[in-house]
Parts: sequence; C-alpha cells; structure tokens
Amino acid sequence: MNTRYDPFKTSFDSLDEFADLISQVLQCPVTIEDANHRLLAYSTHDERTDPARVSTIIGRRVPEKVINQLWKEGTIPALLKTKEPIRVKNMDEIGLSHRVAISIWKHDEVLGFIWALEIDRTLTDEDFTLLKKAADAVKNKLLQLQTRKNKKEERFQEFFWKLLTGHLNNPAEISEHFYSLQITPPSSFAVLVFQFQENITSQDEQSISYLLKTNQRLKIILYTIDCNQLIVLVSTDNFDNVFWELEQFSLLFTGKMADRYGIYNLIPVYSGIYHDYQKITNAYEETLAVLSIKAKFPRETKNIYNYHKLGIYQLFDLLLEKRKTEGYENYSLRRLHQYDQKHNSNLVETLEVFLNCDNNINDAAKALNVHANTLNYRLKRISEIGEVNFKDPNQKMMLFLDLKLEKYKGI
Amino acid sequence: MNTRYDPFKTSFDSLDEFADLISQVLQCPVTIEDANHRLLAYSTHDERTDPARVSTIIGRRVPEKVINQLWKEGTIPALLKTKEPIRVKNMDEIGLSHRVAISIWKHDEVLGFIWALEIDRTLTDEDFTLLKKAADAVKNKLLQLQTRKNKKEERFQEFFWKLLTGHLNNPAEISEHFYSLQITPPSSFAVLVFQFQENITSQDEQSISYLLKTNQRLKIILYTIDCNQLIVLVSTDNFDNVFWELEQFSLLFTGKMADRYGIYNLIPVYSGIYHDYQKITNAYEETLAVLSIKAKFPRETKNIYNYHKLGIYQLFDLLLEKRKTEGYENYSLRRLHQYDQKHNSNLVETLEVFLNCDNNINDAAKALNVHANTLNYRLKRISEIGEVNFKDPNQKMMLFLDLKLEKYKGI
DNA sequence: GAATTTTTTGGGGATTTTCACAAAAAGGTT
DNA sequence: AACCTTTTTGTGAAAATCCCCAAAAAATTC
Repeated sequence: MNTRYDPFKTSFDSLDEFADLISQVLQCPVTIEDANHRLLAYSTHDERTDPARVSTIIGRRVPEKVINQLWKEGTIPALLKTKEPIRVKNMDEIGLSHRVAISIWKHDEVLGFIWALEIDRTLTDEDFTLLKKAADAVKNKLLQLQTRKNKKEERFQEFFWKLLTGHLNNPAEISEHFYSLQITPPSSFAVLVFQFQENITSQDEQSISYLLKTNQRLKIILYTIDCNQLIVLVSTDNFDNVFWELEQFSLLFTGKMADRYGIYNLIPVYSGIYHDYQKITNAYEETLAVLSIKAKFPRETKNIYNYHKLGIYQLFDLLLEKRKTEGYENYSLRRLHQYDQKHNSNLVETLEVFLNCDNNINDAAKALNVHANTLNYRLKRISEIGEVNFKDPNQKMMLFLDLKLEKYKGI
Repeated sequence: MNTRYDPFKTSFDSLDEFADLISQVLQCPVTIEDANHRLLAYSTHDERTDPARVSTIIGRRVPEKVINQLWKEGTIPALLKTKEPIRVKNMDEIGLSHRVAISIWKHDEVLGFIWALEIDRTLTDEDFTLLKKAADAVKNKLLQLQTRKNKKEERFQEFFWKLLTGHLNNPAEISEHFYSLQITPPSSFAVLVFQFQENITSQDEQSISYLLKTNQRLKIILYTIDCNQLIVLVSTDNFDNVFWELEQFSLLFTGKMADRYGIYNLIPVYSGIYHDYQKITNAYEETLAVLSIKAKFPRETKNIYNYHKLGIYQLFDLLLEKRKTEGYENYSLRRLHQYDQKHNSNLVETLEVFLNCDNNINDAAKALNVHANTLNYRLKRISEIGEVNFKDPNQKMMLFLDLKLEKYKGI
C-alpha cells in the first residue's frame, strides 16, 4: 500500500460518519474523543468491543478511573507529546483491551483523540500511517466544534461573572440566562475557589479545563478564572454528605494539578450550600473570606476549607475592629508578654500551644519539646503571673481569641 | 436638780464650744458626730479618753470596726429608733470603754449623735435628762450644717453628671470644677454602679449615704443616684490589687445594705481603672454594658463584676448583629436541636453544661444529675449527630459562643 | 404486644493525669 | 566564686479518667 494513498480525503457530514469510515478502513472499532475525553463519535459497524469502550459510550465520556490509569501509566502524557500513534496494552482491572490511540493536533494544541481497538487483529505499521492521516483529516472538523464551544464559553463566563458580582438580581432573569445557555440550574449549589500561587496562564487554563471536564465526582456548572483564582460553580444536588464530597473533589483537583502538571500549593476553599441564585454573591464572598483568613492563619486553618468550619476565625475582622476602637487590652496577656520580655521566656507561646492542644498537657508538651512537668510548671507560673484561672472556660476562650487576634493584628 | 433646769439654753458659736459645755456639765469627755459617724466636735477640757475615741478624733470619723460592732451589737439600730440615751458596755476588743450615746433628731430624721464617756463616773438618770436637753439644743446647729452640705451635694451631683455624660471635655475645665468643689481629684479612678431591684427612695438614699460615708475601704469622690442605680466615683490610688479592693468593697456594700436595711439583690459592677477624667464616660458605659450582660446571663456572670472579666460576653452585642446580618446558623447546633425536638432529648443542654464545666465529665455529670457514663454516651452521640470533634478547641469555642448567642437572642 | 433500638446505669480494670518532692541545670546578683 | 532564684527534668504514688462490657430501663417500630 502506498503511503500517499489516503482514504480519508473525502467529505463527511458528521463525526460519526467519519468514525465509521476509519473503522471500515482499519477493521476495528473506533472512538473519537475531544481533548477532555468526552465522547465525540464512535463507530457502529463493528460489534466487537470491551468494557471500557462500553462505559465510555454509555456515559458519553471516558470513565475517570480509566483516565487516571492512562495518566499514571503514561499513555496520555505520551499522546500529549507526540503525533505518533501509541499502543496501549490491555488492562483487565479497568476493562481495557489492547488498543491504539493517536492525538489530533492543530498547531501545538491537542484537540482530541482517536482510539482504535485491537480486538481481533493487531494494527500494522501501515495502519498506523492510516491512523495519522485520519487524525489529520478530522482536525478541521474538531476545530469547528472547538470554536463554537469557545464562543459559548465566553457567554458562560460573562453570565457567571454577572452572577458572582450580583448584577443579576431577578430570579426570572437568572433562569432565562440559564435557559439560553442550555444549562439546567441545580436546585442547590456551592462556589469553589482554587487559589494558585501565581496568575493562571492560558496553558494552565487548558489543564484546568481538562481536569474539570474529566472529573466525574462533581457536576461543574460554570467556571471562570480571575488572576490567580479559579472560581467554580458546582451542583450539590443528590449528595448525602456534600461537604465531604466538596473536600474530596478539592483534594483530588489540587492533587492532580500537582501530579500531572507540576502546579503545587493550590489552596482550595468552598462556600456553603445555597439554593437561591441571587445569593451566589454571598457564597463567593464566603470563599474570599476563607482565603483571606487562611492567608493569615495558615497553620491553624490548614484543614479548613469552608466558611462554616472557620469557627471563631469567622469573627476576626469584626473583633479586631472592636478591639481597636475600644482600646482594650487583655490584662493577662499583657502581664505575660511583660514577663516574657523581661526574662526572655516564652510563656505566651506556651499558653498558645497549650490552648491549641485543647488543654492536653501531654500533647502540648510534645509540641513544645519539653517535659510534661515543665509544661505544668509553666502553666502554674502563667496562672500566677497572668492571673489566669485554667478552670474557667470563659477566661480561656478570651485568652485564645486575644492571642490569635494579636497575631492577626501583627500581620 | 430640777428637770426644767437647762444649762444648754445658751448661744454658742461653734460645735466644739458646745461639746466642751456638755463635757463640763456631765463631767466626762464628749464627742459629737453626724449621722454618718463623722466627727463634728469633741470636748478638750477633759484628758481622760479611750482608744476608740482617740482613733475617732485622729481620723475625724469613727473607725469602721467600731461602727460595725455597734451595729452588730444593736447600739446604732437602737439609737436610730429612740430619742433616749443608750448605754454601751465597754468592749475591749475594739478599744471602747463604757459610754452613753444619744441621737440628735429633727422631725423623724437622725442628724447625729452625742457620745459621753463614762470613764471615772457613771452617768445618773439626771445626767440622761441633761443629755436629752443637749441633743435637743444642738439640733438646729446641726441642721444648718446639713443644709449647707445639701447645697454642696447638689453641686457635686451636677458636676458628676456632667462628667458621666461627657459634657466636660476639657481637662482644664474639669480640674477647675474639682477645685471649686474642694476635691483633690485622684490620679486614678473607677466608676462603680450598684443596681437596685427597685427605684431608690429618699429613705434608701440616706442608708446609701450613710454606708458610703462610713466606709473606710475606698475613698468615695462623688456619687449620685439614677432611678435604680447608685453611681459612684472612687479613687483607686495607692492600691496593690485594685480589682480585689473594688470587689471587696462591692460585696461589703451589698452585704450591709442587705443586713442593715433589708435591701437585697443589689447588683454591683465596676469599670476598669482610668486616669483621664475625660474617659469617665467610657468607664460609665463599661459598667452599663456589664449590667446589661449580667441581666441576660445572670448565672454565667454571677461572679463577674467588671468589663474586663466579662471575657467573651464582651462581644455578644457585636456577634449577634453579625449573625443576624449574615443569616448564619451553626450546623452542629441545628442538628442537635433537631434531634432534641424529634426525640425530646436534651443534647443541647448537655453540651452546654459540659462546656460550662470546662469539659470536665464528672463536674458536668453532677450538674446534670446523671451518671458519668450517661454523659459520656451523650457526648458520643453529640459528636455523631452534630459532627462535633471534641478535640478541636476552635469547634468547641464556636459551639460555646453560638450556644450562648442563642440564649442572648432568645431573651 | 413483640422485637428492636436507644438510653441509662453500673462495675472494674487499664491507662492517664495529677501532684508532691527532689535533684539538677540555668541564670542572675553580689 | 558563692549564693540565690528560677526553670527543667525525673520519679513514683495517688487520683482521675477512659473505655469496655453488660444489664436494665425506656422509647420506638413493626
């Protein structure tokens, strides 16, 4: 067979038609996906298939566990690097039989993938050449879809920003927008924000888009990017334990950004669950508040991702202002600071660690790297010097608050 | 001797002169006091005396322990009831030798007392008659002092109110007022407020005035009455432990109001220590804030008398407002309330008591009248139902705050 | 009304915490 | 250097807390 021979130099109306054509030429089942592993088309003339393909077709996307495996094992990274076909050995644990994949390129961007299953026959080098021709032939068709989608995405973004900034304050208007964008608004939603260390580049955007679209944990309604923040609107319908889901998703997303794209130190936060789309501004502000507090108390709020869990840190802006206006000073803390300064000891730190450790002497002693009796002695001194009664929850609470407020003020 | 005979029907310039006259007639040392046991005059012709009298003259008032003893043992109550002379047996423990006292009356009000010491001779019935005549003769003179004092007190009051309400905002002006009232302003001061259960009657006023003036623990600079509140400005100079002193004084005052005059349930509060007289308004407002919180959390703040010690309760006005505007609700608390309602249990109450008891299971179990294991079981349920982690101080603190806020809201 | 679940109470042993005491180390003063 | 105070660490016994099990009581469900 001549390498010049190109059976794909023909016009076709739909991608499905084209998938069938490839299938006929290569004598095996074929599927075409976009860059986010969404199913675009699949051949129907061949009935042989494998579980992974069935799931992909049923769900109109490649199952997440399959994507994960293909990432881990290197197929997808390879496809994103080369224009050559890649052979994948069968992986029974995810229901994948032997197959060959090729990426579809336009300039230096991957638009999608073609998969050919090697169920009865193994593809030859010639078949590989044909596959490359098929990939080349399909790119323009894909590009059309892509640009159409881009325009749509712009409208999505505009709508999302209007929602976030409270520019749509009429339920009917909001419904209308959803309808015109062909989105069914979920009855409950949450806003997620991922804060990046640096501004998000357009290359990052692709990774983000890819991750969001391939994720199958949460339904992403809308998302947009603002400097170093990725803002996402997700549906929270039909979950027993929404916050757990949100946390799982956040960790998954940040984990994959790190593993796959080397983008580390993302800070995920999310709002509470809302039902009223006019309150999306509140949700967004919640997330910003959490980010702001997390910036100031990174250690204390390490495992806190939402406003609800912030606990007393919710109050800090307010409290600081109060303290400023009334010129109040915690008597005990002042005494302890004075003592620390005079004898360069560290009673204040000791107190803070002790309170952080929920009054547990052993834990606190470990955290401070001192003997438990040492801590005991210090606590006795603290209660003497600072006139603190460690049996009084009110006193301790105020101390804790004022301790943290000092830090807050200091930053 | 004829009962008509009256050696005191004579004019005299000063009270001291009159005291000497009585002393001459009765052949014993004499002192005259006002209703608040302030020394008004004393005889000098006789050198015999006792330690109590010496202290009285030196301090220009009867020592507090002597007054206390005379109250306890019934002399003063008797003097306030009858116009007859009362004999007091000697009380070595307070340096008091035998003496006779008589109260000086104007209408139904006691203006003061005359004391005659029975050092060498015991007074006869005739002497008693003479003493009554002396008391009668001196009353007009005392009345003059009284009215002069009243006018002065009115000026005091006016000045005090101006200070409290911030109508004097110029240090020079304030100093001037102090000077013109012949008060040396202390360099540090505090405002005390005693809240009565009912509006203060003019009869109560006399008791108050008496107690304030006879007290020797704190130096009272100014005081005034506003409906059911007694407002006092005290000097806090020269104390090591000011707050302890203030507390002692408060308890003393409320105790004596109860014991002596049957006026119960006074609520004492006091401000912090201030140095700047322009900030007296702040001090006053502090006390009012404490009273307001104490009204809402009587049990929790039972032993709290000043703003400083209020701890987290300082923040409640602010927090409540925040909660209202943001429409936040504590998730755990809501869950627990729901459970309580459904199973008519009392998990919320259990939680509150437990937190009040500083996480001490035994104390809390006692307070709840249940077995410690029952409480343990309930706490396990609480942590399950409310998703509370009892090792997390932040969570617990927020729970505590929200619990108390609920109550605050409820009232 | 029987069966099941939830709640309360009790016992008792393992584990921790608490506390007093003492020795040693560290820091400061004269 | 000698002396004192403060701080740290160690030890061990008493006290308390924690935790498991089980039985009984109460409430709920079927």
